[in-house]
Amino acid sequence: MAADSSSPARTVPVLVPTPSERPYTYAVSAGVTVRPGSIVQVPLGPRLVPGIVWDAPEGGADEVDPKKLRPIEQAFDCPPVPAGMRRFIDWVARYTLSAPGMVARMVLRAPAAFDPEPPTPGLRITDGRPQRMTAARERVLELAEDGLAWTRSGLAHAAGVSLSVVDGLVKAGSFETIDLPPQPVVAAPDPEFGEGELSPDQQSAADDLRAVVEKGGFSATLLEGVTGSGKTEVYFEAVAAALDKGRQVLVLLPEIALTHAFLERFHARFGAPPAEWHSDLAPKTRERVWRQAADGRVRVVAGARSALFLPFCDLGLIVVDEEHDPAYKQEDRVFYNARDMAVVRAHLGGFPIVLASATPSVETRHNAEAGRYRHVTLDRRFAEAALPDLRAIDMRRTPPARGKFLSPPLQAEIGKTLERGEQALLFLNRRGYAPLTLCRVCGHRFECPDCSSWLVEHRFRGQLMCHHCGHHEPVPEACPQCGTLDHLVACGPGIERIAEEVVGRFPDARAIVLSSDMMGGVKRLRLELEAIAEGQADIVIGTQLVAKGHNFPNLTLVGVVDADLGLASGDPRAAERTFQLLSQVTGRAGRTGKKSLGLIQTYQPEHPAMKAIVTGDGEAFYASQIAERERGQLPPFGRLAAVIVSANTRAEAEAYGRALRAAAPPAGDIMVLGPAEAPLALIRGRHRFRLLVHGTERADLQTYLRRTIAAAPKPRGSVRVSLDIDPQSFL
DNA sequence: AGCACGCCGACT
DNA sequence: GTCGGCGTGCTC
Repeated sequence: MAADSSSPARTVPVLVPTPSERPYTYAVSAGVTVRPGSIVQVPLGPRLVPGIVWDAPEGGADEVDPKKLRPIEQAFDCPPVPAGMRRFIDWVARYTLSAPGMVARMVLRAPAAFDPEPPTPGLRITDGRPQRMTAARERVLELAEDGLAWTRSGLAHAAGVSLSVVDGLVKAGSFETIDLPPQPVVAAPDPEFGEGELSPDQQSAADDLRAVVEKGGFSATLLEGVTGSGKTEVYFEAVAAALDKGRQVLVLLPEIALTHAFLERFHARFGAPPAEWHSDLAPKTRERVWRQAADGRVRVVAGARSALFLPFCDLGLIVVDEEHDPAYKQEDRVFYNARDMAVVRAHLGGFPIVLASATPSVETRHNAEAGRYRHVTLDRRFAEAALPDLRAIDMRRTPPARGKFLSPPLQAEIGKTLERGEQALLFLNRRGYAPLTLCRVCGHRFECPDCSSWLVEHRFRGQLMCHHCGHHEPVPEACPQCGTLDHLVACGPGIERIAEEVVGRFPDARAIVLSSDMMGGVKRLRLELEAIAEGQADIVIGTQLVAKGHNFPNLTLVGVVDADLGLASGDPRAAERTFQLLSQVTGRAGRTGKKSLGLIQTYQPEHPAMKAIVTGDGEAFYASQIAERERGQLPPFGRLAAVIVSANTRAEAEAYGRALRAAAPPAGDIMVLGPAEAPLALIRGRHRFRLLVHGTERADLQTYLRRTIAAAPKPRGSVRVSLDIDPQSFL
C-alpha cells in the first residue's frame, strides 16, 4: 500500500532511556532517514537524549496526541543496532521485568560514539628540510622518507626521539599534517599466529569446539576442566575458528580490570590483544571500542558483563570464562545474570556459546547433564602435575594460639616453604584488620550509622569503615559510650591482622597484603602482582582477588585461613560457592610442576564442600548439590524471584511489603514468602524488606509478578520496589 | 532515569 | 525576605 503523501509527518517508535514500558513515538522530518535500529537524538522533556528507532509494533503504531509529538532531532551517522540485538533488548527487558528503554540505555552508554570517529591527525614528509640538522632529526626524516604517513607519537616512538623533535620538524616545515583514517583500537587478531602444541586431551576438546563453530547455528557447550588443564588454550581454538569464518567474538570475563594475564595469553596466541571493555576504560577508548564493535573493525572483545550489550555487527561466538563466577550477576537497575543472558544472546543470534569453568555452577552442570548443553571435559590426568596436594586442617584438633588465627600445622608448612625459598599465599576473604570492634568495659559495638553492619577496623588507615557504604571514621581512643580509654578490642581476623601475625611469626619474610581496597587502585595492584610473580615477596596475604587467574610460578603453598566464612549465611548456595572459591584459590599453587600444597583451616572438615575440595571428587559433590536442589525445588528445578522493597523508614518498607504480599493472587504453582527483613536490613540509610517468589520449573514468574505489582497500591513516599529474577541468594 | 515544579525550614 | 531540601509527576 502506497503511503499517503498528504498524511501528517511520518512517525516511528523510538526507545528512549526512561522506565517507560513502551517506545515513544517521534516524527521524522523531511530529509531525515531512519530505519529500525538507527540511533537518533530526540528531545525528551527539557533535554536531548539518544534513542534507538524501534520496530513497528504488530498491531500498528501507538496513537499519540499530536500536540505531544516532537521530531527526531538528528539521526547519527553510525551503524544501526542489528535486529538480533534489538530482539535481545526486548528479551532481556521481558525476562528481568525491566523497561526496554532501561535495557537500551545499557547499549547506548558510550555517549560520544555515535558520531563518526574523527580522522587521526597524521604527518607526511615534505621537501622542506630544517636549517639546523641534528642526529635525532635525521633519524626521524630517514624513517619517513618513503612518503608514508605517520602519527606524531608513532613516529617519535619509532625513531626513538621525544615528541618535541617531531614537533620541531613540523614547525620547520619538513612535515605536513594530513588526515589519517581513524585508527583501529587494536590490531586484527591472526587466527594462525601462535598455534601451539596442545595435549591430546586439549586437542580433542579443541577439535570438538572448532567443529561446533564451523557448523554454526546455536549450541551451548560447557567446557569443564580443572585448574591447569588448559581450558583457555582450548577455547582459543573456538575463537580462531570463529575468526576464520570472519565472525566477531566476545569473551566474557569476571572483573576484567584484573585479568592482565588473560590479555597476554591472548596476545601470544593471536598476535594482538583483544579489545577490552569494562567500567574503568578511558572514555576515549571506550568510545572507539563501541564504535568499532559496531562497524566490525574490532574482531574480538574481552569484557566484563556489560560487554554483552555492545552492538556487535556480526557476533558469531561468545565464550563465558569462569561461568560460575558471581560477578556475572548485576544487581542494580536492571538485575541480570550475564552468563544466562549470554546464552540467550547466542540463541537469538543463532551462534554457539562456550561456558568454561573448573567448577561450573550447579545450574550449568544440570543443563549439561540433562543434555541441554553439550559437555566437553578436559581429562583431569593431564592436569595432575599442576594440582596441589590438598588437606584440611581441623581447627578443633589443632587450634591456633589464643588471639591468633594460624594453626600450628599451617605455620609449620609456611616455615618449610620459606626455607625452600618458595612462596606462600594466605587467603582470607575479609578486608581490613578486624570485622568487629567492641569496648571491653561496656560492650559497645561500632556500627555503621547508615547500614546494619559492623564497622571494620582498617588499622593501616586508622579508620573504622563500613563495607556497604562510604562511611568511615577515625578509630577513637576512648569508647564513645562509656568514655573508657584504651579498652577497645578487635574481634575476629581480617587480612591486615593475619599480616600482623605473619610478621610476628616470620619476621624475616617479606610479606605483602593484597586487597581490592588497596590505595593506588588497579594500576598499583597490577604492579604488586608482577612484583610477586618475580619473586619479590615470600608471603602473600590476600582477599578474593588473589583467587583470580594470576600465576605466581614460585608459589607452592596456599593456606585458607577461614574456609568456613562463606558457609555462615546458611544459604543453600553457600556450599557451592565455597567449593568454587576454594578450588580457585588452592589452584594458585603449583602451576609450574613443583610439588605444592593447599591447607584449608576449617572447623567443619566433614562439610561436603571441604570433603570435595580435599578429595578432588567434584562429581559426588555436584551430585549431592543437585539432589539437594531438586528436593527443595530450588533452581534449576524450580524458579525464584526476589522482590526488594526499600524505604526511608523500616515501617514504610515493611508495610509496603505486606501490601504486595496481600496483592499477590493465589496460584497453584507459585508461592510467595515474606516479607522478611532483607539480609542487610539497612543499607545507606534505606530499610529493606524482601519477598521471595518461589515457583515450579514451569511457572511463569514474570506474568505473576506483573499482576501482583499491578494489583498492589502505588508505592508512596520513599518506597521503591526492585525485582530480581533468579537472585543469587536463595534465602 | 533525569529533570522541573512546588511547597516548607535556616540564612547570605 | 531568599536559598535549598526532597516529594510528585512527566517525558512521545
